[in-house]
Amino acid sequence: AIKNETAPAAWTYSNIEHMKTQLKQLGLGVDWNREIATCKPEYYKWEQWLFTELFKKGLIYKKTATVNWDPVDGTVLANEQVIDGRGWRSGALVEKRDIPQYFMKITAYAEELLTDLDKLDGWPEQVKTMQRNWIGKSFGCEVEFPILGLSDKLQVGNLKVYTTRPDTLMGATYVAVAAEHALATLAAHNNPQLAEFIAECKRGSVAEADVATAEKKGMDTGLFVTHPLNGEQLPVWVANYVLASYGEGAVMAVPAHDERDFEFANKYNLPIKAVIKNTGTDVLPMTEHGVLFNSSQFDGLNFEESTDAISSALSVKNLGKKRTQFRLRDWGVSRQRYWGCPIPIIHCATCGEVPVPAEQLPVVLPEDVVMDGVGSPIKKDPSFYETTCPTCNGKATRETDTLDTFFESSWYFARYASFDADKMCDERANYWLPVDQYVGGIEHAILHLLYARFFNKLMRDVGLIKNDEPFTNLLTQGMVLKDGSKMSKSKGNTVDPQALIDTYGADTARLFMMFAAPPEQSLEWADSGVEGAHRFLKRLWKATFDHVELGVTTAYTHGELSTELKLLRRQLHQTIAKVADDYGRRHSFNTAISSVMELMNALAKIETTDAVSRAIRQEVLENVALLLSPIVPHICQALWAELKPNSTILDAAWPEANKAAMVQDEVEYVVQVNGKLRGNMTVAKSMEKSAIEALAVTQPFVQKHLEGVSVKKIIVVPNKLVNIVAA
RNA sequence: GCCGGGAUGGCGGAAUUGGUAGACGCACCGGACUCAAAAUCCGGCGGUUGUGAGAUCGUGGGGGUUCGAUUCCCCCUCCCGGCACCA
Repeated sequence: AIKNETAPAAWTYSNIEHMKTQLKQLGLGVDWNREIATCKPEYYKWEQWLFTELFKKGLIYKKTATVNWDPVDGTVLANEQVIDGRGWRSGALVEKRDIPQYFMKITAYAEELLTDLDKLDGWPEQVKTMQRNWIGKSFGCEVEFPILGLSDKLQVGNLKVYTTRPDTLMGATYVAVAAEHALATLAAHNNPQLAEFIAECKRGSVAEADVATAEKKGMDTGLFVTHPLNGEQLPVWVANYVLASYGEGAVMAVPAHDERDFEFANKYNLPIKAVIKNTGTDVLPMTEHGVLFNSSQFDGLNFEESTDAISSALSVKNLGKKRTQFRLRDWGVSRQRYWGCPIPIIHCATCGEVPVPAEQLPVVLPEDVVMDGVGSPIKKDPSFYETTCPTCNGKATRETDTLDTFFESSWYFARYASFDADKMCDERANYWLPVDQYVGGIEHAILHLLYARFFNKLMRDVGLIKNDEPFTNLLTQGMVLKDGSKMSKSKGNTVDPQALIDTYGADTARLFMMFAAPPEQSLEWADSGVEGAHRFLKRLWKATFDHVELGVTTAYTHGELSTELKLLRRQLHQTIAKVADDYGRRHSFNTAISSVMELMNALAKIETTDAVSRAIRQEVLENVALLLSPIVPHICQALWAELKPNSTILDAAWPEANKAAMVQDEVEYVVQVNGKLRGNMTVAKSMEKSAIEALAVTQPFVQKHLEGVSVKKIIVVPNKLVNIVAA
């Protein structure tokens, strides 16, 4: 909006109009009565209502979290907008700020989000795997290390870590904490050098990819902890590879059996103690499971046994226990940007955080604003944020943060189902939901699809809908790439289909796109090939009109057929069967189209115009129009009206393959010698396996390759292939 | 780094359950039609070799299982998506 010198609302509405025009020009069948815009108060009113309900239930809470602050633009930046530590527009060095923000307790649903994946038979396995890994349920132990030498007055308690490898506990040689950890803060109190190191860590990126690939750095805190089982004193380090947001923000380091600890220990000359061996390699770091040694009373135990024994030993000392842990974190939904749904909270000096009462919703975002590029307009607008407390009627201020846009996209499908309801959604949602077929880019495999599943469960639990999961079947489209990377609004490398529609018409544009690649595969966008799609439609058009010009006829039903016509009719019905399977089961539109092209190529070779030939031609053309109608509807309707005057293709039934027409009395066998193709033979369908073997061996092209060798074995794959093994 | 995918002719892709690699289309080459061009129609089109029939190699690289591997297993390379504030 800043770049285009317009208000975000005007910009958004004009984009919606542009996109709608294109969708209409492509001839898509959309019920525009149900159109919604998530930036309109009629829509976001309901998610504000849900927010207040969840807030009251304790499923939304506030805590401080770190954001990227651009001191020049006076705004918070998304991770994507920080490039090499600098703001993408201003180029200013980005600072970190800890500010209070609202979080959704998605972790309260972690177990259900995980187990319900098993119900989603209509989802691709890869998406379910990604979600399982993201939720990341792991089984391990929490282990406590008493801290040495700190005054009891500080009351920091023990240093707690979480580990999935309790079997390696006896090999722990140091512990490491994240820069954000309380113990790091404490140790830095009288240690300026450490304080500077911690500050440096905090300046770094918060993105996990950056943390994981950064050079490992650390600093000794000078503090020691006691190993809970062997009583050894272990040094406490601050390390940049420890994630503050996972587990306890602290790890026990076992360099002998962990890659990252190993690298770190080598760099800082920390001791490395091997305690696990298996039958494979003993080169360190050895990260596989094995049998314990160097572990006193636990020697000789395997992974499961040692996990039980060590967790028991910890329990006895009250210094640890078994625990399951999720990688999933709560979802931070506060955004400090203007363009979004206002968070419906009022801050009152007396009553604290008060959710806006339902009768006062929606909290409307003013659309008539000037974007000066510095900060959010509503944060500077007293007419927006000055209000009275709904509880005590005293002076109060509105929350000026807005919601993450994922909030909007997490439930729109439920609103489509009851688009004009005077609540978030009504009984009609239960009629329509779950969505039969959801289609979306693979880039949404985790975040959007997990949030939508989460929202579905939240809406179920406030009594709005009944289903447990929002989407029965999921088709994940591959990315459309341009110049090697994802085509997207934020990259600004999108291609407008308008030029194709203008030059060739909607049907050619549709056929070309559907023919280019299967939908689940990523595709580098290129226009080459659009000519071919256009040519095919012209050929189809001409074939139909050439046929109709000779007079109206009816499709073949019975009567004697020449071999040529019989073969064509068999191909027709095989094509009908294949297209139905490609559309319905495989979502493989490109192969459906190519099989119709093959059929049309075969039809073009038939030149006879007697009554039976014309009846077969009529049958082929009618069916081709029907099969292609979902992809090129306009042309197919026009052709249908020629083939069957006074009728419309929308009233016609979807074709069914005729089994009798597909019967074959002869089959072609591929004949191989030692797996190498040597020729083909045509065999009566009824021929016995032994006769097929005998016939194959006598073929001249087989005999040639059997000179000087003898047949060891013959493999017959029914209706396909014979392989003669000879040596 | 971790998680999930992918790699097949000059190009997009096909081969659905381990069974003819390259369907269909693009581009290109040759021919027909034309004064000429466009359009259209016909034919060719993975590499090497051979006059030819054919032979042989070939699905990112290396190994393995199998009568038979683009397909299954192990190792590796490169590319794409995601990594919690792009959505």
